[in-house]
Amino acid sequence: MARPTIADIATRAGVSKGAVSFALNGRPGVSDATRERILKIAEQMSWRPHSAARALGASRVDSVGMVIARPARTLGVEPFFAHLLSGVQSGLSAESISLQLLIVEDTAAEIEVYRRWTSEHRVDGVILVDLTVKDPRVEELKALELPAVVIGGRGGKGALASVWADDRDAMLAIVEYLAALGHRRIAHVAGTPNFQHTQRRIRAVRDAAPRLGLLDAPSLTTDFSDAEGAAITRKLLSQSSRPTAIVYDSDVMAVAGLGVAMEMGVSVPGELSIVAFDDSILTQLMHPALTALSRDTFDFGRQAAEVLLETIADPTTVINRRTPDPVLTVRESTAPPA
Amino acid sequence: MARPTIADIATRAGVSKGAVSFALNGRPGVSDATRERILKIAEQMSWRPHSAARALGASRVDSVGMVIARPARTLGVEPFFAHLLSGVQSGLSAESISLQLLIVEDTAAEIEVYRRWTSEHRVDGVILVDLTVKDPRVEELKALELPAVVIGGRGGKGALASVWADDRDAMLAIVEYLAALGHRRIAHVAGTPNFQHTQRRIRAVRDAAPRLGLLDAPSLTTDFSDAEGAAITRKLLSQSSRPTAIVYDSDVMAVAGLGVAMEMGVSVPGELSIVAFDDSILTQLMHPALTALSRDTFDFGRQAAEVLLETIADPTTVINRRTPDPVLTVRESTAPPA
DNA sequence: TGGAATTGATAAACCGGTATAGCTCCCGAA
DNA sequence: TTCGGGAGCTATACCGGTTTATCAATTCCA
Repeated sequence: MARPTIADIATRAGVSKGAVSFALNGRPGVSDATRERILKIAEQMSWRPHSAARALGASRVDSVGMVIARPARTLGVEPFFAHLLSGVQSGLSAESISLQLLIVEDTAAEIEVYRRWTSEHRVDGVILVDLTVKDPRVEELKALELPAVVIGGRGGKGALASVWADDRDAMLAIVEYLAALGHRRIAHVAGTPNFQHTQRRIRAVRDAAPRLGLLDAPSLTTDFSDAEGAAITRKLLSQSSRPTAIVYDSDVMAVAGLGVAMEMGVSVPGELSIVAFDDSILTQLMHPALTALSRDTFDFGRQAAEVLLETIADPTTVINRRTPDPVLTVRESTAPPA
Repeated sequence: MARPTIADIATRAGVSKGAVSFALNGRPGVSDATRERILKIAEQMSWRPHSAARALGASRVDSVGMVIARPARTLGVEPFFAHLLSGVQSGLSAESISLQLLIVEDTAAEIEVYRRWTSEHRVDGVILVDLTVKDPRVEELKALELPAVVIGGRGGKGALASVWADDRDAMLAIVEYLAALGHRRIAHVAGTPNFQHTQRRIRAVRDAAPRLGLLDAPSLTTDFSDAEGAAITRKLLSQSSRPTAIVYDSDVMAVAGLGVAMEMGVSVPGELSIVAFDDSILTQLMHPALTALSRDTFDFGRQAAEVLLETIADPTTVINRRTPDPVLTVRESTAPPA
């Protein structure tokens, strides 16, 4: 018999459907002997629950969603997402919950997806990335009453659950390291200004500057693309008093920046030190290999999955879990200034 | 009222549940006037079908799956998958079918996922990538009777539906281009030997060699990683009669190879020409920018989605759709030999 | 004009689970 | 001896759709 149902098992075991359901879900209502017998029969017939049937009855679908609103062009190179995804999956697979992934162009489309998912009951909860300051998604999700966890941004005022690392401390670590090497002119090529983590990193640089005696510490925002990263670098290196070190908010921009430096005949790390605020193979493929901030992105994703499952189980308590601080991996692209 | 059901609509319209179902699915059984009225009411109440309920009744879940069996480490840098995914989604979204994505470690795990998906009725079909020669997945999927489409490998003997590009012609184009530039010693750094496309590319090089008067045209297999790409390059460039051109099966390996050349003081393209068999931002970030084979990966994914939907609708006819041939984008990394 | 075919709709079964009311037995306490 | 109560199980409603059998009203055609 193909794809046995709970009714088939009931017949074989000589009990009712209800008893089988109790036994298979480990809840009281049947004796240990009967439970044992039912489980064995289910095993023999290699029974597996029909996800739709279960979803209909129990009104949960054992599936969570994740929408990434970035143009696919910039997405591919970011190892960040691949690691994050793997981590999320590993966190979910323990409970055999499945993941729906969607890549869309912008936040409006993303919100549309949440609406659709909710009305069609396709997911039990969602994972949010790239939180902006006054992010419209937060309100929307609360209105939809869809459990959610934010990755990489503190939920703030008890809004949504979150899993976050301290971007501020990380940025301070980088700047302090560069200052200790002797750098006094440090530039910061930041990401999209409305991302919360971008804001926090910019503030960290600004706050640290006077304490470390930096002469100049501008933060310049970009769209995270290699093109803008390159353009800003070109501008910075053309100034009369150019920076002796540049911190990039992503590995892709750092690589683009390195390219510009080479193009302009600025030696790295001799005349310019480069640090990437994110690690990946990319930074190691370069010559010189880039000094970068290493975060355990896989674990990040795993924890996000855990927190989401807890939030789905109990939507009233909002969890804000902090992950271990990232560490700076020093490679060949940083040295004392000339 | 939150989340109206088909019964609510029926009450409001003063008809039966069945009539509403007919109207909403555009099938005969109701008059045009009634249909109109029901549709308007459904619209007003912003009704959306409950996916689980529909799945249970119609025994299709409007969801397809895709499993990628590669270590996450190498995945992230490959823009290939991001584009492919976006394409697949765009092909599915037209029918508002959702996509389940899973990244696993190996093929055994992948097959396990297919079994689970089938027994739990979680997907209507799947998309396969990285087909190997005698791929165990093909047999398994046929046994499970799970509709599937293979990306990038001809299904062969009427096994599974497929969407493919001609890797042979593409490789020939590259080799002919290099030969025309005057190269006679061309090396090929290939991918995993058991992938079908790797085999086809290797054969293409071997077949073309005598015709183009190549002195030497070895194909060396790797695991697609930057590390092996670099190692092989190092070996090739250390030989007494080293190649004047190298073709890499992936952009990541090409970048790694370029790094090795620079490290060893071999100028590109002066002493060595480099071609990547896959295009992405990566190749453009480099200095010199890499000549690469550009494929419309997005469209590839879109077509795969289309073919899969057709296969699900009618599992008896096996579609083998050929996509447009890729084109060679010449950049700065290729030139006549010294 | 009468019987057959067609149209438009309804009621009810069904998909495969979960949840719950209720029934039977058995045990222990009053 | 009776009654309360819990353990163990059954029967059944239910989730929100789809599908089929059925039926009344109309149209068609001989």
